[in-house]
Amino acid sequence: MTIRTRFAPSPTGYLHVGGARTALFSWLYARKHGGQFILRIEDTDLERSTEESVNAILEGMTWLGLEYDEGPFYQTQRFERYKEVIALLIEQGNAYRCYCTKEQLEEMREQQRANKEKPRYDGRCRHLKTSSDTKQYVIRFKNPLEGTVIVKDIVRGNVEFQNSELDDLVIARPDGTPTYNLTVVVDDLDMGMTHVIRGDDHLNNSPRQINIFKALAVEPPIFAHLPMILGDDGARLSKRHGAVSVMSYRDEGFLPEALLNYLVRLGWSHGDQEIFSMDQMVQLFDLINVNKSASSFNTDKLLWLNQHYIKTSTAEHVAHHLSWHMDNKGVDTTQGPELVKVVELQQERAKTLVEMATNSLFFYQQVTEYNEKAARKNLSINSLSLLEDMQYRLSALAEWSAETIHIQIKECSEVSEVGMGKVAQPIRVAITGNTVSPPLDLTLELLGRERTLAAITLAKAWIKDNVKD
RNA sequence: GUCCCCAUCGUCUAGAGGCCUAGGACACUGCCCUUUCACGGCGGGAACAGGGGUUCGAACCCCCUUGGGGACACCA
Repeated sequence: MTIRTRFAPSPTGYLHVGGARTALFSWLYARKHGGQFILRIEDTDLERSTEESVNAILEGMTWLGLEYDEGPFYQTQRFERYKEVIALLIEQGNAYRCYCTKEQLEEMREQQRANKEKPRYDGRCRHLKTSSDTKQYVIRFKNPLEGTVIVKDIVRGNVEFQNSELDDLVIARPDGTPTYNLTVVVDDLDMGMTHVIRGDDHLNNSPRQINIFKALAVEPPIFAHLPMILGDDGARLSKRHGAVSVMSYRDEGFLPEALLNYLVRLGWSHGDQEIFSMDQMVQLFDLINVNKSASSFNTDKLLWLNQHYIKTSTAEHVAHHLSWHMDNKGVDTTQGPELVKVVELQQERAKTLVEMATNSLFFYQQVTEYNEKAARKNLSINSLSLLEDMQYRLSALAEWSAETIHIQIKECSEVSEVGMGKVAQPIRVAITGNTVSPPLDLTLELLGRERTLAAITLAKAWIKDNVKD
């Protein structure tokens, strides 16, 4: 049997991390077994589905690199098929017209709640003898009244529901459009899904869907309900409560592989291993060892993973992603050192690409002002002579290289009888405007002599203008 | 309220009756390295929700309590 899984979001918002993990697990399971992964857009709610959401979801999937083998399929393009199935169910006696108004239903639920019962449809139209074409009606599925339904779930084990707890759900609206529980069943059936991998919040829908599968006389797929992802604060992270868009992680400087690695460890583990390449994930992942309990999203750990991938990926790979951020900041990286060279110097000192971009700006733009604290401490009268000495030394250098620059810093500090830091920091402030940069010798080598000397000249002028002795 | 699910350090987790005086990772923290920021190295504190069983023996099995989550739409 070829494994077939799907990711079936409804386009009512962006792709958030919960959805992304569901997609990842489905994708992994299919890839691991050499099966197919399908993308299906569940857009039957015409009111709330939007094209922007569809695009946002597709963009997110692409950024994450979760490529699908079939689709995207749109449920709005399959209405004829759903109508066919609805007609069949009616014909079989497994579905019926319900003429209840929304007001009537609300009143009924109110009553049930008052009686401390679970609000559900009481089946009052189930045995209606007469039918009317002039009155508005919906179609309801005739759920079995007795017995139990067992959801076979790889993560949860067998979960048992009493049919008496379920009610007759609406499968078609007054305008004839189908609703979720019907379309899912029809699509999972038609599209040959072997495994339905989805969020925990759907566990209660499964027995209803299984009953529809049974009514259609087909074997339901195997289920795997994934635990929820909670927010940093332990509160819920869902479509309505602060779910964070996958694309916002790109904007904040995360690498897709870091997010994916983080997500795969949320609810799943392989011994003590924390780092997984995509190949390893595909090889090692299995639904059997997915956890049952919900987990909280922890940005600190994501940051750590991001830093890890920034550190260990090739400079070319990082530069590719970094250039997007540099462009985003309006920096022209063709005017200055090669971006790959910059990445090589910054790789070990950035948790995010945004941080790296910010700290690399000085390679492409002369700083226009100095950080106040940094200047007060390092651009003093005392440093003026050191800057002058270094400027002379650097301009006299026969060969411009990290090694020769390093020797000059060292000699300058020895001659002046001060620590290396006293010599290096003023120059660092001069070129970066702040106290942070890669090793100064390497930084100056990459920055070039001309720009280094120009920056020192500006710093000297600044001291003369701003510092009183 | 009713039904369903869950329960190991602050967080992600290992653990499938004796290997556990509970392991790893993130975060926090002490020291070392160091021209800044980082990286790195070596340490530290930190958990089996509570109560009953079962068993020679329970973090692991059963029950109850408590706590958390989900569902209860003509949304998906």
